Amino acid sequence: MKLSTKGRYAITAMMELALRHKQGPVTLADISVEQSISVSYLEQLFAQLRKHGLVTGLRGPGGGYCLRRPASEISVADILRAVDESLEAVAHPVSTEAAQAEQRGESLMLWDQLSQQIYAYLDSISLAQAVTSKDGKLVAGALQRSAA
Amino acid sequence: MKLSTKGRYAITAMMELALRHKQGPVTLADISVEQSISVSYLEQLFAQLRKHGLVTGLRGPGGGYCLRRPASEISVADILRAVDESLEAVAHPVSTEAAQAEQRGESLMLWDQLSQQIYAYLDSISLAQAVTSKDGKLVAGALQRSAA
DNA sequence: CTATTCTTGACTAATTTGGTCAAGTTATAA
DNA sequence: TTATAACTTGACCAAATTAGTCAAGAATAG
Repeated sequence: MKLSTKGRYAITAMMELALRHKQGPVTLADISVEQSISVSYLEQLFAQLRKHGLVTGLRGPGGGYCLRRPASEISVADILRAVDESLEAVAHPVSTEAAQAEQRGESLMLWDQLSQQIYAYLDSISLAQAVTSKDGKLVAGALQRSAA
Repeated sequence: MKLSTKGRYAITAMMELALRHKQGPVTLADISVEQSISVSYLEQLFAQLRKHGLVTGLRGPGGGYCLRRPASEISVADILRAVDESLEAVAHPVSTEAAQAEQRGESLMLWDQLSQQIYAYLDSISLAQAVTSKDGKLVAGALQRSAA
């Protein structure tokens, strides 16, 4: 469990995609301007998002990125998992779940408990929800821009 | 909003305190062994936790750290705020909240929305809850150790 | 009462990790 | 074939983490 600036950037970028999906592919240059991050860094993030099947990339002029699934079917936790992936790739060849539980200090089980709670919560928030404010409207500035 | 390994260490360390508070002060050396972090780093963390009034230090033999408030009155978010404090200290002399909202790209407002949600959730989880599993018992290994 | 040991408290420096960016490469539409 | 924008790789910089030193308070042994 981890929620750093990297995760934040990924989430806000995905929010941007969710808001603009009507107007076709969104270019990284646009997001770069919007969030004042470098395109290079966005490329790194989207490489991982693409690898995890959250977005699709369209090359060439008029290209950009789109959500692969509808925004209501992508959770905030999905995005974090895609971007943070630190342990998935690393091979855990032999050790079983139980063996790991033994090895790791029991104090870490405390964290796992809590971590699971938080992740469950973040899994309950969809990208569609995140983009929508409490009273059901899109957030102010973003709405204006997407309607322009 | 930020939840990195630093925050995790602080939280698990506080959990340890919550579990052992019956046996009096907990020494940093103990926690260091338990979680395999350096004592030096723990000292840094606890310096901040103490500054924010979450723990009290008792010197001398038999000394250590205790929770200042009962575990049920300390939220997980409290701990994160204490340890992460990056912006509190930095002076925001003139700019009002509204002015900041103008300046920051509107896409960041999306994040703030979500960030508030997450923090609200973490504020709803007390240290006491975090240490207790769903069926109301203390977590396995930790319970055994605290009873030994 | 003095010495010794345990532990916080306040530093500083070294190291490792992760975040950030720059430049070059390939695919695709016009 | 030319411009656009996704891909790929490598390097740099800042923050997290470890390591270590020194002082001072507090209980205990002698």
